Amino acid sequence: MQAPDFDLVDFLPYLLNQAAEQTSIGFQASYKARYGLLRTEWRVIFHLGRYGEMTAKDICARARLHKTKVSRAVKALETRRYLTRSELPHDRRNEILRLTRLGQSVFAELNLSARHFDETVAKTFTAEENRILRHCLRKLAGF
Amino acid sequence: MQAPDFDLVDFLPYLLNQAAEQTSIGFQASYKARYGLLRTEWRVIFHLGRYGEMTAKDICARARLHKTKVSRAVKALETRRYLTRSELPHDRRNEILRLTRLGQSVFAELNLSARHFDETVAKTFTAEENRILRHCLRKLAGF
DNA sequence: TGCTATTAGTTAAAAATGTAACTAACAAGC
DNA sequence: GCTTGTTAGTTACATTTTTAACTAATAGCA
Repeated sequence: MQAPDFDLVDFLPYLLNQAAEQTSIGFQASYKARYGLLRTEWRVIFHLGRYGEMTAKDICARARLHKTKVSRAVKALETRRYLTRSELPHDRRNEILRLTRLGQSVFAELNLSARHFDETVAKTFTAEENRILRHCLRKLAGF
Repeated sequence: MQAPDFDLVDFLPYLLNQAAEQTSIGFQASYKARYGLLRTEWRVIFHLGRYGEMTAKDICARARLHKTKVSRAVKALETRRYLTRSELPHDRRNEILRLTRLGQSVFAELNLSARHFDETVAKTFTAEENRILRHCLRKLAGF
């Protein structure tokens, strides 16, 4: 018999992955069903809504997304009129992205439901657990 | 200005996702480069190696993978002769999967490096942090 | 100026994933 | 027996992701 006494449930990458997937299932369903948004699109909206206008490059760096993914998300969001692009006059390679009024309202709703979702999850843990959990996750995520 | 004072870094699904991704990057690279394995294939090997022979259905349930993903992973692993299938005589719909000698040796190596990886990560946290982190993650993952 | 290197972003082809329809084997009721 | 329903697994097609090649703009420097 193999006797490795190392259970998959104890393997941190696996555990993190399962926890991440299970946790986001409910929330993901909400923005997917409600707005037909992809995860990357959701993230772009969130970055622009929360942190203000920035370039695609900035979003790549902050959200750790590949530029092709962001490029496609931006295109889709522009088509839906959730954001606009405008060139920087002194460097026409850069495009400043900003949410439209419509995009902002979508963000506001998403933000609210994210907050609500987070609070609901947090309630299932003690204050101490919440503190340590988030501390560890930030460290693992490199934040 | 939008003033939602809800930082993305505080949003648990986002944080979990980033932590999961960052954490698995190094490990993932090792089995991908070394064996050319996909994540699902890795998981199938791990389940069979750690928990013994079972059907594809069992793997779906345990690893929370969709049956098409498992079906393709099994096919790929069979082609590489990491596992074999054998029909159950009384119900020919079921196929018992088991690792070959070769598959077992791959598992043994992966298991070892997973263990090593996990220990390295664990060392960056205190005993208490490790305990609580894993406790919370298990709860979130539904284990 | 003219040459090369770098940077922001897009596009195209290949690989992986998700969704749905499908086959084959079995089960239950009649 | 025969029908209907369910189950394990596969296949086909559409969507998404990844990887790599590409365009256009700028920077550095001889």
